[in-house]
Amino acid sequence: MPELPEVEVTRLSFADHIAGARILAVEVGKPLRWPLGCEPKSLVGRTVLTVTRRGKYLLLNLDRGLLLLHLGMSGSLQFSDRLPPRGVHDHFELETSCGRLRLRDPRRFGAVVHAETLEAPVARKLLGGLGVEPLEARFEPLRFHQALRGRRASIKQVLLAGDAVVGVGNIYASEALFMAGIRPTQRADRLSKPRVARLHGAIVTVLRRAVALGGSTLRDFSSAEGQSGYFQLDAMVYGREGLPCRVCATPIKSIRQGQRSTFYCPQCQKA
DNA sequence: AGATGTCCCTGGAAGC
DNA sequence: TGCTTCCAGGGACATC
Repeated sequence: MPELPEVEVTRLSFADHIAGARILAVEVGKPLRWPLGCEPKSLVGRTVLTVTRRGKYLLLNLDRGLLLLHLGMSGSLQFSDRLPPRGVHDHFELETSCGRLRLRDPRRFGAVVHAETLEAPVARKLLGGLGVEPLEARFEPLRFHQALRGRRASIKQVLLAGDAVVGVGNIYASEALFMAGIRPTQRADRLSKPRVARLHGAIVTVLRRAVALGGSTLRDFSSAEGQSGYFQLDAMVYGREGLPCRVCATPIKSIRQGQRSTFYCPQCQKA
């Protein structure tokens, strides 16, 4: 279940290696979430210039057009010049002059989508509504507070919606709210500026820490099945229902918000 | 326009 | 042991 840190670490694991590579062949397995949007063969001969990221999307910027990759919740990428034969869960593969890029995604929530430019309708549809990048300078407490104005939904759900800030998934949302001492059910527009500032700091800290952890295990990461979990993230609340809070020992609570599980400490996150 | 619910998919865990 | 059921998740889409 890759969130922003996992996607970023994935990007770092192969971006430099694939830059400048020529696409020699394209292989597709079962359909993913959305159609590729072009004839696979039409990608042959193009060159991968750079790999960038927007939210949880990876962008393979080609000399003509681009590929938008999303890992869904069970997707992982491998890039190597020697990969074993494709398995049943390997649904997209680029053979390039520098190695093979393979997307494995058992649950097929992921996607590979071709767009001619960032302004193409399909790219605008997927990327257009995304909020600010949390690890860039434009993510800033006051602006974050403004983005929450008029949002009557719970802060947890607004975080997940991805239009105020991108990349915070279900796990890191719970973790960041715990770090900020904010109850996940609190209405987003009821949070004071200082509390939004705390949340802002918590989001940045949680995501940066996860990227650093992932970066430190990069060697394992690129060769593994991608199932190494959240970089052995030491969760403070996520998945710890009933277990004692690591700060105050109060049992962690689990609730559901918008069909998603949320974890929090009723003592450390009072409002 | 914002909020909420539904759906896609399948491996693994839990229940019988 | 072998079946069925439930759950996890991101995000587009439909509906209110």
